[in-house]
Amino acid sequence: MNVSVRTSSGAVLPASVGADDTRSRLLHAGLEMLFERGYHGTSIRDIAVGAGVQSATLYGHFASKEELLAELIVLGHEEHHRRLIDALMDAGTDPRDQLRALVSAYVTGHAEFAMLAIVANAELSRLSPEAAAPARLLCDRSRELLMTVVSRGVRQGVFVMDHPEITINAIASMGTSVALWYPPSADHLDVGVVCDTLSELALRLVLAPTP
Amino acid sequence: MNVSVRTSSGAVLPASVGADDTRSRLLHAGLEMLFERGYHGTSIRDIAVGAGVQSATLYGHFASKEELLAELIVLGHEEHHRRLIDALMDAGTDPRDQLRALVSAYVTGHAEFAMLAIVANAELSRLSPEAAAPARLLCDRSRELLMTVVSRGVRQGVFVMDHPEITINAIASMGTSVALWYPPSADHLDVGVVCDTLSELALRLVLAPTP
DNA sequence: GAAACTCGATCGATCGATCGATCGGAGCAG
DNA sequence: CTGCTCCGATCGATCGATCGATCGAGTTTC
Repeated sequence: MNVSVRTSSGAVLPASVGADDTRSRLLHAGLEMLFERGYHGTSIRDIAVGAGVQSATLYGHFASKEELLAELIVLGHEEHHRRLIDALMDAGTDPRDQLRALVSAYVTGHAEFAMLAIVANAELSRLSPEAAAPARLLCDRSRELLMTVVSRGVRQGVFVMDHPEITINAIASMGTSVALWYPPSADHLDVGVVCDTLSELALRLVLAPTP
Repeated sequence: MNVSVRTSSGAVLPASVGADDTRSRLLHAGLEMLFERGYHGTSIRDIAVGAGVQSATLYGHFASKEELLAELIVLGHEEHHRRLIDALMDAGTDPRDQLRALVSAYVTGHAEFAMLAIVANAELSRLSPEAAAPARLLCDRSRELLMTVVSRGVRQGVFVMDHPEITINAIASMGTSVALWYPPSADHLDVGVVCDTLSELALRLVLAPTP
């Protein structure tokens, strides 16, 4: 499991970002600014100051302000998708265990990278269609994973749903919302407890009633 | 000389906004622009053009760009809170019926005013603390309504939960997410069906297992 | 005619982006 | 080792465009 890179600011990025070079500091500063003030509310000068460089230096690492945001968003969706895959690899063959694994991956990912998750979802619409395409693809892939697990459970008769699409949306929203409410109350709630609780709640939504 | 320029608007506001005067058109145009480009990405000139007036005219109806956004956000949270109250009034005394009523109010409100709901939630953090205070108050009140219904159900032994806060967050996120996914697929899914489905899903999260 | 409303023009500030100049370390020649 | 070149990274300065906001004059309404 990857170790996350933490800066003094609370802006946490996946380890794939790498060392504490200028590019990494620009991404961290950019994430923090984009989280606090949004895309159009953040100037490249703000980001540069946060990274301890001049604004012109940014263009030595990114073609444009939009490309920096696109890079952050793809990072977020990549990390999320990777965690879902990893979770399924260790989950065995029981649809119940697979759903628990997916929800736990949602929770841990959105708790650990709350800032990144919020920015990746909220600011995706600020990108041009071309710049947003890679992230949208990853987003669809992640959703398909959830859909696949649920459909398989239904086919095996373990899960029963009137409207699978609605139920999947409900489960996904439960998972993503962790990024919004967990961080402020992280001091009195363990991540593992949230994982177990939300996993059981998700199971209640899909499980066939026991006779 | 006023020409009624109806934008291709999916920008829907509560009836309390009133007639088709300049102020109303500014709010509608503002909502649409804020939804598409965000607060800092929307200029007062964009809003004015959308409303068919000059940018200076905006300041005859709002003290600042921020006040226009604050007005929209409060409108959204007021409408949401009012609908929750109304729903409870007609729900009787059974906690199950009350929870169904609340979830249905979430669904209908976030389906009918999807744009407003998204803007009201996403752009709230762009407001200064003073400007955001009224909306935050309404937000807390709405959450308290949900918490009150659930707590009452627990006290009566109808509901059982390990972690009420997590469960309430899950229910609320299920409801608010309707604004994100329902509109694009509105053509093949009735609002009433979504209400019934999500209400039953919410009940599964809190209902004590029947022996 | 008073009041409310809207307009065109314009303010200083800040935006994203670009430019040539400068810095510092790696590599090579002797 | 010294002296030199080279090159990517970074800097300070600056571009045209656009930002939120303001003003006085013109228009509409009653």
